[in-house]
Amino acid sequence: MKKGQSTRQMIVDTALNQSVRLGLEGVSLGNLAEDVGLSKSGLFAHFKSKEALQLAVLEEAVGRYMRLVVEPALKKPAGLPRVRALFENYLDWIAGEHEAGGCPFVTFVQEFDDRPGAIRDMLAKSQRQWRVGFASAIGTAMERKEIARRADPEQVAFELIGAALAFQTSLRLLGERGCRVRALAAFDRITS
Amino acid sequence: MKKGQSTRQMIVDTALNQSVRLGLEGVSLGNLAEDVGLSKSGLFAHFKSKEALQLAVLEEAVGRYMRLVVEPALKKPAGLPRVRALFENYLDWIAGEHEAGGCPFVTFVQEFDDRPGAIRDMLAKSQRQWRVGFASAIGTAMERKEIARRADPEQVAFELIGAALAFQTSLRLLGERGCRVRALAAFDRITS
DNA sequence: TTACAATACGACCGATCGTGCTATTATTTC
DNA sequence: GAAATAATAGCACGATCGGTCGTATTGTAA
Repeated sequence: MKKGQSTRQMIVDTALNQSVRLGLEGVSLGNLAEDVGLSKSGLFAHFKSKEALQLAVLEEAVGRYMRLVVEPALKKPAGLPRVRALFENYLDWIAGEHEAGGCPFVTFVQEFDDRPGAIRDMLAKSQRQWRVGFASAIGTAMERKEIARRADPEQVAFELIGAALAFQTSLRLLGERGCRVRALAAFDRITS
Repeated sequence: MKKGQSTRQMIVDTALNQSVRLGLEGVSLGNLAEDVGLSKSGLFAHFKSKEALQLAVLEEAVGRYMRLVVEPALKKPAGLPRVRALFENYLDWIAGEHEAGGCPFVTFVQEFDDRPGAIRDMLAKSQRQWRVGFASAIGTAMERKEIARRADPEQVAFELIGAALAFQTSLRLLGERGCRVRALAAFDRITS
């Protein structure tokens, strides 16, 4: 009862690490099996289909995101400090200080935003949840007058997410060293 | 001398349209050949390798971008109107009012930002050129005091590109109707 | 220790991948 | 028009794809 769960976890972990680089479709069962140290059929037995594996990978990514980005920020005081922690943790997540390879969601969204199906649905759902939660934290900061700006929280969330996305491209494609400073400057301007 | 060029162009056009949805790697020669109405080997003869085809596709994307986004904006007066035109044309390009499927560069960047090679190099080069040109237009608007804000043009370009990227996700994955208004609101705030 | 279920393996399927080689057409040039 | 050249089709290749099946091995509970 125990062995199966742990190897399954190892498979999903490895698959997520590969997915960040190759995309969800780019991960092949054969290559993944070799990486994990299993036979292809032995690996496949844990999932009834490749899509099921992809969904498990996506779920694992959400879990990691919660652990590394959201939960640490929830330990900060509500209001602007928490918003700032969410943003900075997100930058760290993108920069891959915890794991290597950038933000899996950005990769997956580009891959599946025009492919209807279970993965796109789960992706959209998790993105919506994240945006709602993020906007909620921003709303709290606004109620406390820690964000002087007059705008709805969703607009602020929209702009902050944009700054993070620009950060990702600048960092991972262009390799610009100053892009973290740019992202933080954008944060200050957006939340003031 | 003429026939080859025109069929080659048709191949690249079709390949670009497919690439926006499936990614550059996702386009298969067999499927593409069927779509164009050629045999697989007949199509392949135009390019010595798949990578050469991908590079041609990327070049075509740059050409379309110049035609649909940059050149129309250059007809506007220099300064803020031109910056605004660049931004709005970029939103249109993402929304796919001209062609269907979103911004190919965003897709390609996610696909190749961690895969060293000719494609990544060309992608980075074109992105740098675009950012430099965009920042230059912004700089002109600043010199004319049409952008009151005190910041370097690259910072403003960084934030505007971020707004456009957030627009892309909101539109194509989440299907939010109000995201164009959000992007334009971000533009006004960033350029003031 | 035995018995049963969970787990993993190897071989294999049809399909498709990118890529050559060889004819056979179209097209261009003289 | 013929000769030369470019363009396309047919076919096959080794590799790999996701997926299936029967069997062996292993872990677990009695």
